[in-house]
Amino acid sequence: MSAREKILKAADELFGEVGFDAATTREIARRSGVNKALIHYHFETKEALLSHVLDRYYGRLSETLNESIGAGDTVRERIVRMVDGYMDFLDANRNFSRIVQREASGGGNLERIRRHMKPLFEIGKRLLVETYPATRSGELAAEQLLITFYGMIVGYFSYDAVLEYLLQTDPLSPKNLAARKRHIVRVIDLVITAVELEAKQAGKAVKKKPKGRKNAAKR
Amino acid sequence: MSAREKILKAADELFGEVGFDAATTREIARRSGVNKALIHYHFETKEALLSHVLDRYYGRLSETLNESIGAGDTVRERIVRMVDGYMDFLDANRNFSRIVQREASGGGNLERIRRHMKPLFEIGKRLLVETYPATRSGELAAEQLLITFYGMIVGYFSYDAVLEYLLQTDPLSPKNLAARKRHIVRVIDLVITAVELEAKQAGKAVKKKPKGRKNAAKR
Amino acid sequence: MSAREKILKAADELFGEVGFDAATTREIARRSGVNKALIHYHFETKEALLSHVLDRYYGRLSETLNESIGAGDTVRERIVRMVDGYMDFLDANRNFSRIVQREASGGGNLERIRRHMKPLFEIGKRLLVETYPATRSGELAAEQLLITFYGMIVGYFSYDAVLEYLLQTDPLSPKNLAARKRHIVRVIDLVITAVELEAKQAGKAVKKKPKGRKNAAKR
Amino acid sequence: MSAREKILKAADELFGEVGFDAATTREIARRSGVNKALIHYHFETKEALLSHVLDRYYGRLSETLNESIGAGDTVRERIVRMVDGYMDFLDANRNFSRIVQREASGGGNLERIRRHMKPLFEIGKRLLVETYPATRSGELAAEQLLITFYGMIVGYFSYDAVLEYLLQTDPLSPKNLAARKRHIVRVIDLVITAVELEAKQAGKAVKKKPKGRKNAAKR
DNA sequence: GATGAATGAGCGTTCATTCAT
DNA sequence: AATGAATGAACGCTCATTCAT
Repeated sequence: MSAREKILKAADELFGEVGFDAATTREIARRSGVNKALIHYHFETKEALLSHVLDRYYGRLSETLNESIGAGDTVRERIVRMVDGYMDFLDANRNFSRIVQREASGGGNLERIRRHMKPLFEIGKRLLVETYPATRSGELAAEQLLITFYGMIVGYFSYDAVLEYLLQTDPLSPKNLAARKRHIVRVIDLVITAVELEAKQAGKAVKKKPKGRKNAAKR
Repeated sequence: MSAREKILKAADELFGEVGFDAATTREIARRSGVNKALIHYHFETKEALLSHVLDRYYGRLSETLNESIGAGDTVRERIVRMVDGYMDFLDANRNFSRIVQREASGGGNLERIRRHMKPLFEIGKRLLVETYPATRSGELAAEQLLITFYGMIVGYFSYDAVLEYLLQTDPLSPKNLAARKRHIVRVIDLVITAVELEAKQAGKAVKKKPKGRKNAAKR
Repeated sequence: MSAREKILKAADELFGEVGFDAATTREIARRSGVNKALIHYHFETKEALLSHVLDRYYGRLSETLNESIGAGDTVRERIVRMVDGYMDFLDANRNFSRIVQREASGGGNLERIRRHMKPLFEIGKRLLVETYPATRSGELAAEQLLITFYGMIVGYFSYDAVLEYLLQTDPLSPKNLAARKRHIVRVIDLVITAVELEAKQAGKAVKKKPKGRKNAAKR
Repeated sequence: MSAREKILKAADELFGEVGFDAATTREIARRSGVNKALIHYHFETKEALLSHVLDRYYGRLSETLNESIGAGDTVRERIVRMVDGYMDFLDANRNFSRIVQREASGGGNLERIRRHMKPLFEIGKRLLVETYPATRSGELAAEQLLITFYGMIVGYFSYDAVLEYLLQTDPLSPKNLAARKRHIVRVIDLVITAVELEAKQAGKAVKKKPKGRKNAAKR
């Protein structure tokens, strides 16, 4: 492995463990076994190093998700594949969600995260809206669904340290990860069923108002 | 306002804005208009200051949620009230979710967050399990549901800066917050409907509804 | 002596010895016997420390020169007193001319030096112009004279290290300083005589052209 | 232009602009368009690079001054030619006086400057002493005169940035340079007249003019 | 002759914290 | 309760220089 790659690897790990601010170039140098100055030779600043790490992650995530969305017969299956692919990616790159988790709250890399997320968000949105008319607006609007899906998936990884304590088991063990996947797919199925039902009712709507729905919305 | 309170307020804001590590005692002193050394007089260390901020938040959140869960006729209504109360709390204390977001990934305050979350998690879990037998395990197990609910709610606040860009509108505006609430409640309704349906199907299998459970949940 | 003053003294010396860029805060701390961080507590940056040193010097020089120019019966005497006062000042503050020497060539403190020199320059100029009409323009214009006087005086101090080698004696010994003073006063006398002569000839000029002068100008 | 020459040129410029200490090999490499390591291939150290620049300057200055001093009928004319040549040289090599200005105050190149200046100083001294007996000692001693001439000439160039502000015009414009030259020559004329007058008065005292001296000065 | 990679030393600066008052 | 002064440790970063190719 080249020194450059060793630096990237060490930085990725340290950023994930303690966060960007608490990570020091000295420790990155120590872990990667290179001279401290070499970090600044390969990456202008510590910020640039983080940017590099993030760009690499998002590049690979993008590939993964685009592959997932490409395959699959039905839309539901494609969505499930995306969930699957996303979770496998976060499983294989555990620092990623932690880094994003911290940087998304503000700071110099917020803009970078925004720009990386935008196309992924748009793809998901278009897929939902074009398939399920009921997600164009309302309680199950595509935007809301995507935020919910994202929260279900990413939250599980970025809160793993807390969950370990709450659940008294390793949330990232293969068994538990599989359970989480089944849960998420189940919730997504519930939602898809609901939006499909709405579509049907909207089709009949010339005859009948979707009365039951309205009551539910009232709480 | 006492110097002590001014320090807490400034620290809370700064921790929310830039995170614990990037926050400096100098800036906290500047914002609260007190001498830097006074911070250490009132709060032993910077860590202790964060602990104080967190404890205060969790104390108030606990109260809020306990009040929410207390009122309400049906369990569904009590859940909805909790969602409502939680979101209102995060809305009124916007630094809170950001601080937790960052600290939950690790660091010295992870333990603190774990301990604060545990009772809230247990209360929610008992409520679900005692009311809906189907949440005892399986795809819609109480733990999974709580993580999902938490992700739906908290993620929305802690990713507000990113969402602002993705949605091209302020996600924390009253209008958008109300829409988010409706979405979350709707998803919860879908889930409750599902677990109730499962219970009925299970009931048919053993011929009887688990009525006693419902009484137990009321406590 | 307060820590602040000890720092200023050490900084002054070191800046004079090796120049601003080669001077390190570590060495300043070492020489003044204070903690390195204390330098930044009392003086924001290393630059600010230099500015402080310079301001103090120019403040004292200003006083000195204003006192010198105030006393004295004739203008010639007042000029001589200024030369005297200036040289005594540079003798007593040997780092001063070296620091100015280096900073005047450019860098962040050029502006500061410019602003300090301006009023001194204007005072000298006014004194000359109002006393000797011949210095209003021409070969012995006040500006040229002041630059020459400045070069005669300050150059002697800032090149002392070189002069020591060229003259094979300490140029700043009391004896040599006195000799330099006599030389400078003598040259100034020659110049004053010349401008007084020009004034007289200009008075007669209605009758006769200053022919000899013109030849001299031709070289 | 060879890489070596490009490096020398860039170093010369940078040393003149920011001084030796603030100049970095990185910037020299950038400006000359060569690899940083190549600088150390051609010039052992950064110090050696400065030495090269200085040696080149002094070599050319020596030539210039020797040419100037060679031509001319009278000694006065030869002196004037030297002033002319010196100022033209400083005008054509503006970094030179700035570099010398900074290095003459101390540091590793002081010795080099001393050695370069020594012969020039001795030549000037001999010329004066052999021509004008009055410069052998006293208020108008040759050493004093040379320091004064040097200060008048070099100070004008090395303080150009300050003078620009004091005079509110570019001191190095052809017009202003010409004016400075006329001033300097005029002052030198005053001095020569004075030393000649002293010689005459001394001659009267011993009845005879020191004629043989003049021949000796021609060499 | 030329270069990308690498390094030890050291830079100015900032940190949370302590202390004397 | 409050503060100005002080400190040891560590920060990100840059330096001139070296080395292998």
